[in-house]
Amino acid sequence: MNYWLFKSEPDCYSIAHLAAEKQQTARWDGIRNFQARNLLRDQVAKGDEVLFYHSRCKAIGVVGTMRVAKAAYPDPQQFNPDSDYFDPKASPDNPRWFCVDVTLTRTFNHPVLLDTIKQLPEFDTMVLRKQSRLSIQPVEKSHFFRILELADRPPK
DNA sequence: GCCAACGTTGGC
DNA sequence: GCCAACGTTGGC
Repeated sequence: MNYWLFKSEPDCYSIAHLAAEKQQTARWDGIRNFQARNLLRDQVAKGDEVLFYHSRCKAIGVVGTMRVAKAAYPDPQQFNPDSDYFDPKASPDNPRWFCVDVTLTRTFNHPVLLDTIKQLPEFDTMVLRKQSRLSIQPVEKSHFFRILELADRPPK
């Protein structure tokens, strides 16, 4: 069982969008970065736990949790010429991009803000702190549970 | 909306 | 295979 952090711009797709989906389950697609793609395709497994992170917005931070409902399969949008995520170099025989399905497991009452994560030394080694642009990133188990703790008992 | 940091592309 | 030019991301 592995732990991850998935990023999304809430203007594009927020945790509220996921909450509104049937069965609170949706396809996490549109990943077009090779490093993120490789993690998604090769390491993200069904049952893994995921932090939902809002980037490029007012309250940047972790806003809830999800569980991987289905492991990687080719992202259908790469084959759709009308999609923003269309990739002319991809074909069904030779897909370039992958997606997974996720189910919402929790929406935090108190999001754990990037601000907080930056202040606490135990998070110094988080990928988020070093390689903030990676949109699919591994999270240490201890960090995952520390985030949950902070969501329940926010620092005054 | 700006801009620094990072990623990708393509000519050589 | 290098690297300049270009494109994208994301915190501010």
